[in-house]
Amino acid sequence: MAEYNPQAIEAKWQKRWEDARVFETEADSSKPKYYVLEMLPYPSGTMHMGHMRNYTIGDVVARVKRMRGFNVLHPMGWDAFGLPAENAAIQNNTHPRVWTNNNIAEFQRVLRRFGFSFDWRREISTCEPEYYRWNQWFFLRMWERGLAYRKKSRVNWCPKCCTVLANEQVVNGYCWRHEDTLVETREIEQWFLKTTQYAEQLLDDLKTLEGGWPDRVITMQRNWIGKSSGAKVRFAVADLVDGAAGASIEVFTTRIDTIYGASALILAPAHPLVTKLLAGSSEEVAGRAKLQEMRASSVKAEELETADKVGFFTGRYALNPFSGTKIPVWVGNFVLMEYGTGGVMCVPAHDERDFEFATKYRLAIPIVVQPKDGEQLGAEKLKEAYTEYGVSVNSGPYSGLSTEEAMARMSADAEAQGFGKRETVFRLKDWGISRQRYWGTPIPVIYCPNDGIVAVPDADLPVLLPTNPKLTGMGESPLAATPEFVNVRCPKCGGDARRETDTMDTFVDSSWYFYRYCDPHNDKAPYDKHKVEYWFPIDQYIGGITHAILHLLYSRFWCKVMRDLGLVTHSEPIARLFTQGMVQKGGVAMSKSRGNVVGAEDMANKYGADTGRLYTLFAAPPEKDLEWSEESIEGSWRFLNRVYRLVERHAHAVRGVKSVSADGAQKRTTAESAKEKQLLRKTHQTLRRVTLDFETRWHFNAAIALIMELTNEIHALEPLDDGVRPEVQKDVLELLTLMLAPMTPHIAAEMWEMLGHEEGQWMAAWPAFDAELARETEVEIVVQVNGRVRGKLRVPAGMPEEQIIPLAVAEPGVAPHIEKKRVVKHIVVADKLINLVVA
RNA sequence: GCGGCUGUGGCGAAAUUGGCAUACGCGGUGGGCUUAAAAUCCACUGGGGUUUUCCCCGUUGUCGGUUCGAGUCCGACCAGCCGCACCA
Repeated sequence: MAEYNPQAIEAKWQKRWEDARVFETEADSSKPKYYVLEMLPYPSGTMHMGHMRNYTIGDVVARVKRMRGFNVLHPMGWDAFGLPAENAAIQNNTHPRVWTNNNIAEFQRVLRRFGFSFDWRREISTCEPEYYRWNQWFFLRMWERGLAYRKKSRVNWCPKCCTVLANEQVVNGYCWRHEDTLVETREIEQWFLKTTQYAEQLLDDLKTLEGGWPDRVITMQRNWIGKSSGAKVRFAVADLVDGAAGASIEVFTTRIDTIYGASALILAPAHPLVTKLLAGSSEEVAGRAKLQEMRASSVKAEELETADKVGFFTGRYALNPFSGTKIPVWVGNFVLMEYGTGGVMCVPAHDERDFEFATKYRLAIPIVVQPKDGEQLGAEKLKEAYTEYGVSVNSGPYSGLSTEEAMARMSADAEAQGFGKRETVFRLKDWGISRQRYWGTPIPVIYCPNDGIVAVPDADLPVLLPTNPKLTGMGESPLAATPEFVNVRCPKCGGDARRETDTMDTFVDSSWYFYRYCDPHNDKAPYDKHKVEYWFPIDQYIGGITHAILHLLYSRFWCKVMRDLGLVTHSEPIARLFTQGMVQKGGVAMSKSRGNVVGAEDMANKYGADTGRLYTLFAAPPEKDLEWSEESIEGSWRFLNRVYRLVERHAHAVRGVKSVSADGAQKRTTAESAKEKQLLRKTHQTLRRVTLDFETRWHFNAAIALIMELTNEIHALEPLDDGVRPEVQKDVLELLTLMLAPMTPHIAAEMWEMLGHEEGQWMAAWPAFDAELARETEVEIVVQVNGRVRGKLRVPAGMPEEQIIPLAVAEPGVAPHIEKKRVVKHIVVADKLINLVVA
């Protein structure tokens, strides 16, 4: 008897699949399509079981769908541009391309060893000009439409990355790549994509994703976009002496109804008006000093959270446009320049922050909203702000109105009188994409002294990265130090000009890569529209929760831009999203720096890919974090050995026998002996539940447990030759093999062959379960008295209620609990349970 | 502070719809096979009792509610994890 030898089996079948081109697909409108995709990896470090879990889940889905008759697109590629490659290249004195391509080769080898059913012809690598030229092409289309623009702005700067970061890449004030490095702010001229233009759509369309995307991700995106509706109101500055007539301060508020309660205006320290207001005011000297102090103080996020509110009076007053009341203008550290207008009205009685500020600086706290019912607020007993809706008071002509009405009327009046307007403000900002580094897509523009910013003509794309940059990891973009790249003729006037030397954020690469898989070698366009129309949207996307905002928000934005460019007809690229849990060791995610990595290749060497795949599926449900255990994995290994031995034991006897149900034939096996009946019943019951777990519930761990149970049952019925005909043996073993095939494809293919099949297992369809064979003829009925189990009955299935009750009452365990009492009622769940209610 | 998720044996976990809680696996204990070990096979593995193909009790973070019946539904609380966080 040959032992289960995963290395030999896995190599054998991987070669067969490749030779037979089993996983290669083309658009084919005669078949239903299914696009399943795992997030593309960044080729760095070693592939560990965390990666493998992601691809295993996707591969199970791909294989099940294929067995179900779908035309399945399941591609793989590389997120190959990026800072770590550049840094590693500097460190190892090599070129980022060399470093990256070595990693890709390594990653690819490991992925192939796990037998994932990718169509490798569609492989893409984002650092290749064939790919990134289309980043440039998209950028130019956005530029033409004003969706890409350049401006000087305060940006996040990571001193370790030596580059600008997007807001999404700043985590609690720290760099997302360097958890110990505080992000600084700098004033830099850079390129932005107008994500804000799509803010409303990005928010609205989240509704269409409900059900298909995890609620968590939808909520996170909704919060990130952060819509609030309110009004902008202009306050005139009362006494600005420098003659700037009409000088005014604009604030944003969501509670215009409380404006009569404003006791100050508060500006952000960075507000441009602050210095103007201070000039010549009574508070000029003290104010300047405080402002300097405030602007210099730490931007560290956790300090900001706990920091006290501090502020100072500017010496100026503003006029409430509704009441004409004169109120002081302050500067406050808690007011954000980046949100709204950079200025707020301070309504202490009805806003917690304002209350805190006003209490500290002894500003007035006028009450202008009273609760609709219940205790009325009085000035002397106000201990905290009342932020609920209610009824306006002390609000001039608006007194007596409900909050809702007051808001509507007051914003309408403000609009009519020209000092305000209704406005919606978003937390989402435009996406800054300039990076001052080498290893990324060059931004395809040229700066000409005569013509200004000039787009590189499409015909000149791609703008290639120079091959021999001086990489220092410091200062401005390495491209700037490469004269043959920088110096260029202006496409318009032909004069001397300079190229843009920044490169694009790598999230640009991953914002549309899944479209390229549909047509990866097209050199005329990013892709053929017809192919994309066939495959899209992605039916199932699988990846980590870490990308809940960044990648998934940018991708949605990109899709909408593409739609408006007429390149796609849908508005959302991803119909269903699944976020799998992390693989951890010692309670933390695997990472090289922590040294707790379980290498995928080591795994394949020790146990084989199938055991690795099975274990990651079995140890926890896919959405939950999985704690890796070297002990538990032995169980998966033992199980595959058991199954292998089981099939081998019977292979000889069943080889020549004709297959029945596994080949999809109409005629079913029928049970003759009791043993056959029991075996087939268990098998089809298992098949029914496994099918459900695979198709809709994604309870792979539960499915495996069921298959293990079936295996145990078959084992317990040995010797099968005694009482089970070979055709029934064959049927059962085939179904067992097919159920395992999506998860452990190599051993399944091998067993399929052992069972006498010439054609590969991948030709087989997912088997249908037979309800008749699965049906129980005899059932166990639980007898409860007042909800507590007091006995059990074995009766034929489908026995009517009136026959069961006498049996139940007569049960020895039941009798003592009902005697001397009256059975008030009985609840019967057919074939399952009977509950006698006594009083 | 706001929002979300999670809480079940020694451990990972299971339980369509409210219907036998702890399936499946790991670990552990005992046994068969072996000169021995590994592998493998068998039995047991919530507590207690016992006449051991038998009986009783407890139990899904805590407290309460709905229900004939709650791990599952509702309310409050506790703990842990994640996200957002002075967003006006």
